[in-house]
Amino acid sequence: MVTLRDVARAAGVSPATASRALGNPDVVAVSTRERVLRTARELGYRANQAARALATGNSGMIGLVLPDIESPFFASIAKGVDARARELGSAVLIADTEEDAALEFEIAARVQERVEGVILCSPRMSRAHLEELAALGPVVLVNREAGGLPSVSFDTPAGVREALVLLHGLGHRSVGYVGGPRSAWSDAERRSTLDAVAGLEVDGLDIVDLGHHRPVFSSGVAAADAAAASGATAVLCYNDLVALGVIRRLQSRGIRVPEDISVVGFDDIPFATLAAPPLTTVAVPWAPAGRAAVDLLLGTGRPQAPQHFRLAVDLVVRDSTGAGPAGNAE
Amino acid sequence: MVTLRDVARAAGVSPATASRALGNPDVVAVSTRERVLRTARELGYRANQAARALATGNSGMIGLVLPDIESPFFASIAKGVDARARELGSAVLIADTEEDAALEFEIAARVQERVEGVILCSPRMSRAHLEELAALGPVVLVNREAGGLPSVSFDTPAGVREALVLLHGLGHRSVGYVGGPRSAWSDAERRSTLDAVAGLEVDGLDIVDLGHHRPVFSSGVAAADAAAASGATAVLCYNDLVALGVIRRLQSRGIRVPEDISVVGFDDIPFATLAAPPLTTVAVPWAPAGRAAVDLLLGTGRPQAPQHFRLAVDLVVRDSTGAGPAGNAE
DNA sequence: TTGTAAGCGTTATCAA
DNA sequence: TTGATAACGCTTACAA
Repeated sequence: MVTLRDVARAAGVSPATASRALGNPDVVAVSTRERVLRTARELGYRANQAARALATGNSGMIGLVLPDIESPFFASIAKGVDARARELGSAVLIADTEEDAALEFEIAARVQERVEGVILCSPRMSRAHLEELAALGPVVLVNREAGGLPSVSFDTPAGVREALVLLHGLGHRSVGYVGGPRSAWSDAERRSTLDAVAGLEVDGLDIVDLGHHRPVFSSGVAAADAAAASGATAVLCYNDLVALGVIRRLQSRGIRVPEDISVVGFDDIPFATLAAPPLTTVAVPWAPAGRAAVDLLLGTGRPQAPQHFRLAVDLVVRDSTGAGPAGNAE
Repeated sequence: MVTLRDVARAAGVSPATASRALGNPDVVAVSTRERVLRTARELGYRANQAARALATGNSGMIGLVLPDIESPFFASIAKGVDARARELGSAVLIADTEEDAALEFEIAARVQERVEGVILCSPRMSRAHLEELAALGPVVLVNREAGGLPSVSFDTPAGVREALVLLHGLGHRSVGYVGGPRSAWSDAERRSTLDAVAGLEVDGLDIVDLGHHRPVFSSGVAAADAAAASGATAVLCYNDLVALGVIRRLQSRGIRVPEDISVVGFDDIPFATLAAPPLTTVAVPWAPAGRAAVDLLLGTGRPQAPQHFRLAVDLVVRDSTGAGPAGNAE
């Protein structure tokens, strides 16, 4: 392995100068700098990042901890994080917790040992663990808020509201909610918005609680029966995967979407538009959230930059929603 | 920050002993070990990984370079890599090249500086670059073979053969192939298998080349028209995304799948089963490939363990394939 | 502008 | 079984 000493020796300068030529180009005489750079290239020198990290005290890496890299939205967050990190010259250490709330803290703590800070996506861990983790090093939350920790979240209340207004406008008076996991912070947030909107902003809208479900396609399949039995003419789902499952089951029972029941999802995953019918859903800016999280973590702004981003969501109306019983269409 | 020295001092031992107690427990007196472990816990000691890496010469990290983390199959590979790496005590540094062949080498080289070795998924870079990278450190290829580099690939010829036999058996005599990118190694491999099988193993089967396409849904949409115009009664697609796009476009033109045209995909992404109709496709074991790649990289076997894995694929017959003109059904 | 030298926090060698 | 002590490769005062 060729070290900085080797380069320095070959270029006839001290290691210090060689180091400067490489990392602080303008504090070195032009001729020296070029000589060093050239010999470095000739020798195929590659800086030892461990040594650099030890000397400078920073690793040039950030951590990304997420429940499941195979989920489209986490993949999108990862995409955003990766892109922004590269722009800022950082590397990304990734860790998949396999949806395991217990493992999550351990894994994140281990990651924290190697990086400048950690981005936690939809963390399920307790608030206490979150704070313990924050004590180990910088932490940014995505899709969750907790205490004063920096976070990137989404204005899902606005999305829920928009969806409800859409459905109400279409003539629906009874809307089912297929909820997410009990442990999901965003599920709780959605529920309270649902109640608030139904109670205050929209007349005569009834919300039917269709329970908690794992956020996967098959849960939707199961929830569809409850939805059909509930008498609701529209269903709002915790996420697109569930919504797609609901549609699938409804259709296989001969219930038409949207003619008989309207379905609204959440997330706008890539396949939402490919479904039959294309899914009406609340689009969430996952990749931008990933970018924002990196900015928060690396404090790209001025010292007192904002510690929270709340990103706007966007209701995308496609074909899984149609007129309800009180509507005039059809 | 609490260092090993602090722990050692507090426990009344030398740093050397403290280090041993933590990393080499059975070479230290039981009483000492426990004392050290306890004080380490009390002080909240966390080993500095950069220092450890510098001293031992290994970082405990592996690199994972892939074209697009949002693609379901790369996400699955990542899942497998992550899981296996954790089992083996390694961390995973991830880098998304954004499908950019030019960037790919640069990114991989940068990653290589920080890790024990790099796993390259479906690399598009030249053979020369591949070798240059291998000179920088251990490399394992996934879904590509090149020279003597360790690799994990798939027996796609068998999959292509199976698909063709299925279609032929169903009565199809003219099968279109919607190809992948010109730069994709696996596309070339598929084409040659197609020709070989059509020429030698199956009677009277005509392969229609439907061109090269980017491996995305919208390419399928575009390719569908070519497929319909070609007179082929069945279409084999480079991957599921494309196949789904083909189906979508066919359907929107009033061409029924599989009644009018059968469609076969490749990969078996999660949504293949959710499509309407569910997609017949060649299932590829992405996650196991990720695990295998880690094993290859970390040389988990004996010194002369195999350097290549070729994983079996599996034709999954669903509802996007049906009887062709020479069949007796319908 | 350049060089000397002192760390950075661990591990590992060699004696004791 | 333990303790000095020397690396590991780089950065960064501090001097020159």
